[in-house]
Amino acid sequence: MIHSFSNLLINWYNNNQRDLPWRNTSDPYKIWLSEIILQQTRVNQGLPYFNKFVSQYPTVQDLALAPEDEVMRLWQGLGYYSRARNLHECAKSIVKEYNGKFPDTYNELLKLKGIGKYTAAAIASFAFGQAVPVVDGNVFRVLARYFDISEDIAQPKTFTQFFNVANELIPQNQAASFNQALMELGATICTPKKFDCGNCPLAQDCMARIHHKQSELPVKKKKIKVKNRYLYYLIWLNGEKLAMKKRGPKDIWQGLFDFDLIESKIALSTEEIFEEVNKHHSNAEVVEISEPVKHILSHQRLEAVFIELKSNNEKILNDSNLQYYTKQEVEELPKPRLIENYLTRKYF
DNA sequence: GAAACGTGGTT
DNA sequence: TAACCAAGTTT
Repeated sequence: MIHSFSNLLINWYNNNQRDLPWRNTSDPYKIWLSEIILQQTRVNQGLPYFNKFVSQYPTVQDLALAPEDEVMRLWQGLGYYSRARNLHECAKSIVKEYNGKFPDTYNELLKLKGIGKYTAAAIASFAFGQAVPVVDGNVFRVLARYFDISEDIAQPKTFTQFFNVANELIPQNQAASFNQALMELGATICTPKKFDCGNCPLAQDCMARIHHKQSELPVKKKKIKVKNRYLYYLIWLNGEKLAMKKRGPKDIWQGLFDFDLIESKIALSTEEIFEEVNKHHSNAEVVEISEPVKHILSHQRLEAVFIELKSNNEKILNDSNLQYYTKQEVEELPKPRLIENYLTRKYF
């Protein structure tokens, strides 16, 4: 039965896999790059970024030598920016401590920044043929349904259970195909909502299909709490130059550039915004206030208001947190999507 | 071990 | 349309 699971799956994969650029190589650098980009990210969203990175940095040495802001800028718009910082740090570590060659085992790969259990298994199996199972959202779903496993996949300890199940199934000599096949099935056939059991190679013995429980599996109990934040951006214009500020650690958009801002836990009226601005910058002259812009993220609902001000104010001009850039320079800065969208409409 | 981290697509 | 999900990792 287990034999049949893997054979049916791999056979299906051989005939139905999508043609993706990182599947046409055994270069661990490109495989690693694709895996980092694809963390929590759909293929269609990640594909253009993969091509940009390969084109800009053909080898891990090229990436390691790049300035961090350039790497962040290339990552701009993809989200989860710690991936970009870790990517860069990992590249430097590979060049410096591993003589430019990726380690070829699961346990060694795990030591690198930005590489966790999933990515280590992916690289070890895809690039080096090591028989370690990948466990990602797709694998959780396919296995939970096929074997009718109702453990809560939001619990970290459940990972081990699924890892062990996959480990029993993975063929020693076809680890790469097995891993990719399991994920491909989850991504294209055994999808969360509109699953396509009619075209599934594993439908025959799938417990969820037999008992009509596809919609109930996998079980995921954790609910994300959404926080509201109100951002009042102060846009200081000094002649043709624009003030930008690099965001610090321990918050959203770490290391990216946005405007000076006043943050509030509640929405402010126009009058309250004026008061708040005056409290912080008594000499400031408000030129224009934008309509609120809603920016929906997974954990936060952001409402941003853009306030243009005249900065004949010494304190502002000399504020060490703020740096003034020409519009040309601002274009080169890594910025969160929200700011990029605003600047594009307003200035570029 | 829970919470934080982005953005875009889907239902 | 609000909620869920996507080739997860870090703290």
